[in-house]
Order: sequence, then C-alpha cells, then structure tokens
Amino acid sequence: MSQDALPPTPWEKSRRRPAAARVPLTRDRIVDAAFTVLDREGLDGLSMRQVAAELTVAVSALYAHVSAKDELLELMYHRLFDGFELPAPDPEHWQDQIRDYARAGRARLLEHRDMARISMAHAPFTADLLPKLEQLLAIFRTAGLPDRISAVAGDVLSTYLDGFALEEGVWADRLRESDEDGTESWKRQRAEMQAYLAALPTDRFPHLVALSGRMAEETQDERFELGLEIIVRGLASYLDDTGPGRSRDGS
Amino acid sequence: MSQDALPPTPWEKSRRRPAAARVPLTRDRIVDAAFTVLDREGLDGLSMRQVAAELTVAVSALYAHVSAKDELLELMYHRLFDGFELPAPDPEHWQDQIRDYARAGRARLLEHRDMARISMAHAPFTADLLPKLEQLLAIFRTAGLPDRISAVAGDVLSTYLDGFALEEGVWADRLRESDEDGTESWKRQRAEMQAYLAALPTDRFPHLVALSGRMAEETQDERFELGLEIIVRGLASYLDDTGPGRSRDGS
DNA sequence: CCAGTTTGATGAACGGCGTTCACCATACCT
DNA sequence: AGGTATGGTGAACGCCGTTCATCAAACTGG
Repeated sequence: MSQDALPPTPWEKSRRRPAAARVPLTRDRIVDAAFTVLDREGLDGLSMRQVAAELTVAVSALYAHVSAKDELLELMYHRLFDGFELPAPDPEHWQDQIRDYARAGRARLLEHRDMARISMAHAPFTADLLPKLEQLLAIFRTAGLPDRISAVAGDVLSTYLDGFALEEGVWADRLRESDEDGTESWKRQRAEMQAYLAALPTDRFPHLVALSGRMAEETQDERFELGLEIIVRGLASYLDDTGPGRSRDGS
Repeated sequence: MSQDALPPTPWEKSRRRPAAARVPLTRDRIVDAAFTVLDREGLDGLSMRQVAAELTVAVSALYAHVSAKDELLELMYHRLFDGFELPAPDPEHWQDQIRDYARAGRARLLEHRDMARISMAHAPFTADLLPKLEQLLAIFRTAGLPDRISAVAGDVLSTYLDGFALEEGVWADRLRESDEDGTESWKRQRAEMQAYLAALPTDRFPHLVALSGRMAEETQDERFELGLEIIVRGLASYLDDTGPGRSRDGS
C-alpha cells in the first residue's frame, strides 16, 4: 500500500505530522485490546485505562467508540457467540446436539480468563442473542420435550455451563498465583486438595473422604460430562413422560 | 444494664467524654451494616466507605476488624449458611430433601439484594463450609446414587441455585430502576416482556413466540421448580441404572 | 491516685478507577 | 485556501481500597 518511506530528515521532524498513518480506533480494536488485557490481568485488572494503554491511546479516546465500561463488557460478552452456530434440530440426535452445545460453550468460556464471570453478569436476552436462544429452543421442542420443560431447559443448561466454567476459573487463578506454570503444578495442586479431603476425620466426614478422589480429579472434563449427563437424562425423562406415545403435553 | 442517664448539663458538655458509651465495633456489627448498605445500594454501591458511614465510623476503623473488603464479602457469604441445617439423610425421601434444600437455598439467596453475585464469587470449599457439603453428599450417597454422580450432583444443584437467583436479581434490579414499586409494575414488566416475545416475527422465531407465555411468567417460582425437577429426575435416573428397561451406562 | 501501657478509632494521604469536557490537530469539502 | 467536521488529548472530578502516623480513652501496676 505505502511505498518504502525513508525516515524523516531531522530538520523536518518538527513539521512532520505525528499521527499520520495511525491505525484508526474502532470498536473491534478496542475489544481486542480488552481481551489482551483480560487475559493478562484478569477481570479485576481490566480497566479502561489499561485498555487505552494497550492501544497507546488516551483513555478518553475510548469513550468515542464505547459509551461506558459496561458496554465494553457487553461487547466482549457478545464475542462469546461470534460464529457460534447451532445445528438444525435433529430429533433423532437431540441429546448429542445438546451435549455438543454444552461442550462448545464450555470451550468458549475457557478461551479467555474470567470469561465466565463476564458471561454471568449478562442476561442473554439482548435482541441480537435471541436467534441463539431460538435455535436452542428449537432443539428442545422438536425433540418432543413439553413446552414447560423447554422453557427452563436453557436456563438449567446455561447456568450449569457458566457455573462450571466459573469454578474452573477459580482453579486456574489459584494456579496462576503460585508462580510455577505447566501441568506439573496443576497435578500437584489437585493432589494436595485430594490429600486434604482424604485426610479429613473419617467419623465426621465419611462421604467427603470417600469421594475425595472424585472431587479432585486431575482433569475437570469427566466431572463436566457427568454433570451434563445428569441434565440430559433429566430432560430425556420428560420424553416418555406419558408413555411410549411421546405426546406433546401442556401445562 | 445502664440506669436512666440524664442528658449532660450544657456546661459540662465540653468535658464530657465523647466516645463514652459507644457500642464497640465488632465483625458482626460491620457485617450487619454491610448488609444494610447492600440492600440499599446493591453490590456495586457497597464500598468500605459506605459501610463505615452506616456505622458513623472512620473507614480505617473497619480495617481493625476486617483485613480487606474481600474478607468482608466472605463473611457476608458465610451468613448464607448461618443456621442452615440439612436433615439427616433419609433414603426414602431423598428427592424431597434435595428439593427442600434447593428451595431454602433460593430463599436465602433472595433475602438480600445481589446475594447471588456474592455467592458466585466464592467457592464453597472453605474449611467451615465442608460440613454442609458433607451433609449434602450424605443425602446423595445414602440415597444410592453412584459415587461419580454424587461427586458432581452438588455442583449441578448449586450452580442452578446461584444462576437462577442471579437471574431473578437482574429482574429485581430492572424493577428497581423504574421508580414504581409494588407488585403492579412487576406484573406490567412481565407482561411487556411477554408481549415483546410474542410479537417477534413468527417465521424466524417460532419457538420463542410459542413459549413467550412460559418464559415470562408472572412468578418465577414455577420455573424454578421445573428446573429443579429436571435435575432431580436426572439424578434419580441413576438409581435404577442397572434396573429393568433403562439403558445401563458404565464408565 | 498517678504514670504508663495498651486498645482502638481517627483523618489525611496515596494511587487507581470511570467518566466528562474544553481544547486542538488533522483530513476532508467547497 | 479557508471552514468545518472528526476524533484524539490531557486535565479534572469524585469515588474507590488501603495504609499509616497520630491520638484519646481505658485499663494496669505501683
């Protein structure tokens, strides 16, 4: 685009336009920078000033593109759903479709630090998110779930998603505090927790001791799948609610 | 305790000890004041300075009893469980016990404004909360749930609790913003939302339109119960896992 | 009864925050 | 070439969490 530009001769330096070829500020660039800061500092360290610094720009410049920090957080929240497509409802495989939705959602939430906290703070009822909700409801309803169940199923699922990812975030934070990185200290931490739980007085905490292994497993994946399965099974139980005929059912 | 004290005569006013019979500051008094501020201002308006003002005390005085705001929030979180007793596990009625637990938990979360947000921020793994967790696990395990399920059941349940209460809080906030109070405007707001959903273009949002009535019901109680039921059913499905008619699922 | 110590509140200060606003440099239009 | 819109600047306001030197009252031992 631009020809090779020689560095400006010293004597014309003062006349040179300082902000010549600066990349213009846009909402997208701001959101990108916000994610950079978020991943580096966490949500508590995400300030308008830090974002501005990341862009080497004055704080007040941000407010030309973003009305307030709340709006910035909302834009970040919307990134969660960018290019997040649900499949056309297939009544034969609705359970797998739900599972895939949940797994993809969890993956997205874990992509950025503290993302679950941001997600929690925003109700998914803004206009441009309604299509996603519609697609989710489509899967439930065409699967044959009663309407009264479909109307809450999304809530149950998404609170589980957010809540689980939030807990994972707490773990990740605790890991970050201890200087070391890599999977080594992760394993060590889980082992420590497991040892702590296992060492509880057996008479007062028999069940915690018994489950200590499962509560502090090396990876959270299996726990996530199990919790997800509980919900899917609960939903599925409403299919044959009125016998094998699978009738749609009112209140 | 104290005899009737006459008001000090004016001329001795200057000699009078100003801080004589002042109630001493305690952690409990601070937490109480924090809840007062919380209910009045919401979590975003809950600042150390406001709490101090509520007690007509200098901000720095708080730090003699509470190491930081984080600790204060933790103390508030612990109030959630004060006198919160779970029954001895009864395998015959484990489902009702779980339901009661969830209902009581929701009620507690709704007692104070933004309480769900505070609850979300704290993992229930601090030492003094382990007994509660133990009691919950006791119910699951003595009911006969497999260990791998019991180990996540608490998570599923409590994320649903917190998440649902959080959403209710968002509604309550929106209601607070509109000046009016009482149940009148509540109804009106729900009606508005329902109308909005019902008025969506039917071709693009058939399911949302169809469920508009159920998504914006006058009270959230029924929705809560339904979501709770999904989870309870999901859990129950693991009881007769190896029984007749159901597909068994190992791993 | 007094001196000394401990206790616990005070108020000023520091640095950081979100947000606003008067100003100003550049880029475009006529 | 001059005028104007666009969009960034920097200082300021008021609030925040937290710290610290100061100080008054309350207990203590002699």
